[in-house]
Amino acid sequence: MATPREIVERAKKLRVRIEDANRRYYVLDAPTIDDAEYDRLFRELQALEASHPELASPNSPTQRVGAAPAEAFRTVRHRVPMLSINNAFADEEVAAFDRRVREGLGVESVEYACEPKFDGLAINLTYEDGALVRGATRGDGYSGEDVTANLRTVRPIPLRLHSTAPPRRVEVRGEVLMYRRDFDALNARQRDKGEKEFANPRNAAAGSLRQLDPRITASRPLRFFAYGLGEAEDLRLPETQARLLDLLADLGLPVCETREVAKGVDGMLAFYHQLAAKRARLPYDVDGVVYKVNRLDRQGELGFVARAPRFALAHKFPAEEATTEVTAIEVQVGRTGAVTPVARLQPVFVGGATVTNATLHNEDEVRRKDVWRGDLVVVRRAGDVIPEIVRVAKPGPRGRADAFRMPKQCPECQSAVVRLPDEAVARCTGGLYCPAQRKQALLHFASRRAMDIDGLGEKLVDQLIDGGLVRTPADLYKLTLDGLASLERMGEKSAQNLLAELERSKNATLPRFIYALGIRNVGEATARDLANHFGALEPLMAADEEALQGVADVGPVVALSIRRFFEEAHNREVIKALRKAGVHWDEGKRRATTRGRATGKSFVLTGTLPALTREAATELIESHGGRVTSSVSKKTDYVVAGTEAGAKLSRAEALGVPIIDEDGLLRLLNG
DNA sequence: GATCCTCGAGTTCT
DNA sequence: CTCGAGGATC
Repeated sequence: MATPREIVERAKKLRVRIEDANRRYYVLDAPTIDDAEYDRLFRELQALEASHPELASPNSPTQRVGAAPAEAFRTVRHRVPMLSINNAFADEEVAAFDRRVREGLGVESVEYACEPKFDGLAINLTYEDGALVRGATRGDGYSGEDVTANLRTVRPIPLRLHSTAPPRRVEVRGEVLMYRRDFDALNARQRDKGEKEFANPRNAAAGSLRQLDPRITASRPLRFFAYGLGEAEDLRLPETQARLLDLLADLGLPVCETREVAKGVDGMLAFYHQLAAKRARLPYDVDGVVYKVNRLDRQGELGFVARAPRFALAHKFPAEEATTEVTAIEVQVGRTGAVTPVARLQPVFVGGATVTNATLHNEDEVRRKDVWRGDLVVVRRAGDVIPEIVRVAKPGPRGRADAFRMPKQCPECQSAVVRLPDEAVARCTGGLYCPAQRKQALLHFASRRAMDIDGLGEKLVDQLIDGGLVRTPADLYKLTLDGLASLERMGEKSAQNLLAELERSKNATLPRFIYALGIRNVGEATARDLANHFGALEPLMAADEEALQGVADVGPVVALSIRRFFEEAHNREVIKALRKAGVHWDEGKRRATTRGRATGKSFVLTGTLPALTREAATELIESHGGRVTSSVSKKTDYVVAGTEAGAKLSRAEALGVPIIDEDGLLRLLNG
């Protein structure tokens, strides 16, 4: 019979051996014991802990099979924010980065640490006295979700740092991802079980980490690579990024060995092209490379712009392309009657999603790209989102019926389709007689930036219009519980929710209401200008073209659209009916043109701000007299950048537009 | 008349 | 996000 002390010792020894085996497998890539031996040790420890509950510890490797499910994830704040890195696509942008760095440091040449940019999920691991105490997702960069229980099941993540004198506290930044072969095997298992397959390794990793039941996470083959530090209390930092990665590896954290220190632009680009060539042979997905100024003291010297480090750059690979067949070229009718050709595609997996449609914009675009039905085409997701046909890879048989011809009649209402000279788009002339246009008009009316009626989606609008329950936006407010409940897929609960949303939407604002009307050429910005200028609906409706052109950014074309809209008796009736139904807003109060600190300044927002939503930030800026616009130009006074800032940030840098973060904005406005 | 800056509109998938 | 086009500016 073993003494208690011997049992404690044995458990300790087993834990060390098991974690050591993990480390050798995942970190050093040099397994020392086989699977059977590993299993034997593991089961012995499990048995020991089961018969001696006092031995249990959250940092025992046996916990890697997962604890009991949680109700929800807590939100945790990162002690040091997890920054996003500016993106570059072209070689010139890399050269510009190097130039800025050299100028910032006042040196001739700079060394950069180059690493792959993993296509996974960034996480933050907190170790205290060497023990893993917390793991969180990146979230918005300032706070994320506490997924500690799940991360404990990820075997490459050490539960204890491999060090005899671990730092008091350290935050380790890295990426959780799934190897492609593990992903394939997982999907095969999901298929066998009749469960949903994942679109790509990234989604699979994300889905696995967001399981409320850690036992499910434990069954998923997740990997981890460390690449940086957050807070580091009482840890002697090395001099360079490269040495920092060595240090992480010494601490028992897996570090990707595909890395290099390169000199200048040529060195960075060489690494980039090398990795691009190896990309398909890597076991995991990468979406580019990351360059960081190698010397940590120089990193500190360069500092940050709007929470994006000036010392790092992500150089992305070009969007992935795939080849597929055009099965048909159909047309869609939009809100303004625009008849848009759309290519229906043989579903193809590209850039992390299955693509089945791609817009061809207009007739000229179809000619320019010379796309016919039956052609094989190259497809990519522009900006990794919107599918786009790049070019024809191989023409199909191209029979006479395979050419695209703009229909002479609207497919929805048979009205004539007309293309005005000098215009790129062809339009259905059916106006609101056309059901497609009526549906789009209704969707626009209900959209978030207009009347914000949640729950009025495409399917429902189809039913309402096709069933003749609704013809104009005003009819929406006549809907009854019984009328709604008669529709498909609409229970009493959903019907009640929709009615409540409609009721709520009656409390509108003048700019939203004007925008919701869907006047041609009047978008959000113009609606706001009109509301501010006229202060109320009546004078706007009564205004002639000359008066309308007195509004900033309204010229002859927009003025004509507005006058024509309000001249239409039908439109006036709808407006009357809407007001009668109870739709209302504050009138007579032109926005007090406060001569705030931002008067005359134009701002562009990009990325996610820590505290303010986009709407709140816009409102705040406008209340101080500033303007918020959507694209960056030389005339932009400030770009306000948050995390995940995109192309607008790079453009601002290229144009030399001042970049500020949320704090900077608040300081500017409040003086 | 040319050029630049903005805005509007259409679009895809999870 | 991207294209097209309206409006302002020089």
